[in-house]
Amino acid sequence: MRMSEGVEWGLHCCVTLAWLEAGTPVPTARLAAQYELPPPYLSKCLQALVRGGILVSSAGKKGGVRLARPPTEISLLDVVLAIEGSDYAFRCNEIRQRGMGSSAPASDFLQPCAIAAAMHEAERGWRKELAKTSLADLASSAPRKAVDSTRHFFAS
Amino acid sequence: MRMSEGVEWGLHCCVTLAWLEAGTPVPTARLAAQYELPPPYLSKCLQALVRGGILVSSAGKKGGVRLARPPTEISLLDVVLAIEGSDYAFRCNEIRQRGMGSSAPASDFLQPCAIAAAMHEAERGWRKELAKTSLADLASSAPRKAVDSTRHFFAS
DNA sequence: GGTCCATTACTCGGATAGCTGGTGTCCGAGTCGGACGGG
DNA sequence: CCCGTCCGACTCGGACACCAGCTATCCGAGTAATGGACC
Repeated sequence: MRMSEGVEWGLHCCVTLAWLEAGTPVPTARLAAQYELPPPYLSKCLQALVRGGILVSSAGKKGGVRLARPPTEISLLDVVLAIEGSDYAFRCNEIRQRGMGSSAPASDFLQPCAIAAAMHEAERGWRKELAKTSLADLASSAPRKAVDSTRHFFAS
Repeated sequence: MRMSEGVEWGLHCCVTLAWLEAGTPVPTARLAAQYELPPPYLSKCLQALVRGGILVSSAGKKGGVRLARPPTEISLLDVVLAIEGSDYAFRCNEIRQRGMGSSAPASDFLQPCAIAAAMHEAERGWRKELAKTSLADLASSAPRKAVDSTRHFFAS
């Protein structure tokens, strides 16, 4: 199991936008330049965040992306789900209902698969943990030096 | 993010072996027949469990696989990590150190990346949750009817 | 009858193709800012 | 001096190749049971 690269990229970009804390949009190409990422692909990743309602994009000159809500109102989970999709990583295919002649009636499987239940329960806990942390928490935990150099980079 | 099919297959096979609770090995082909899974690929997945020390395999006639430990001593996490690998789903590539001229000294990044820390913390919680549940828990939660029909299937 | 051995059939294990989904790239539609010309 | 219009350049957004890892399969090495032959 491996998480998409876009999650790391999206999170860093969101934190960067939280640092700038301005209503002025930032071009995705500029964000890509900061982290030396392929500009077109980063753009693709950020599109998912726009669809998820986390970023809003403006076209034209002086356009770009900005946070749709205050950083305190955006959680890590929001970003992860927007990019990775909201499906559970573990998907139950009900293989317990197959085989052995497949003659068992459906009434035998009314109670949910215990394996899927346990896996989903763990995943809900994981999501709950991610929901606890907001972009503002991450932004404020960074050393001042990093924030200053980033602001300086985007000011030019 | 999507978990491998092999995890579901491996878990179901392990629970089945826990139901049989016998020291006699079960051929992987027979396990595949129970759930109508492609026999060669299931064998490949179970190989990972053998390497992880969860199953032991015997060759030759009357050979097969059996649990290496009592079901109470095998957690969901053991199975998941054996098949999916023990790496974290979220991998930090330290993109924060790139870009902006890359002139920042390494001393600026002594404290770990807050994003990676939060993601790993959530994943540790996920693993902790999976470690709480053992194969014995899952095996005992199943309805007696399912256990009986499975035992009957493997007795023949 | 007991023991040893060759046969045999069955098992796992690793090496080999196919394919979906993530990765990376490109170009076009749309839009805002600014400059120019006219009033 | 102010306003309307035109132009230009910059932005996002979706459509198009490429590659890794999961999915699926096959065949060979190895081993334990089994049957027969011999003592």
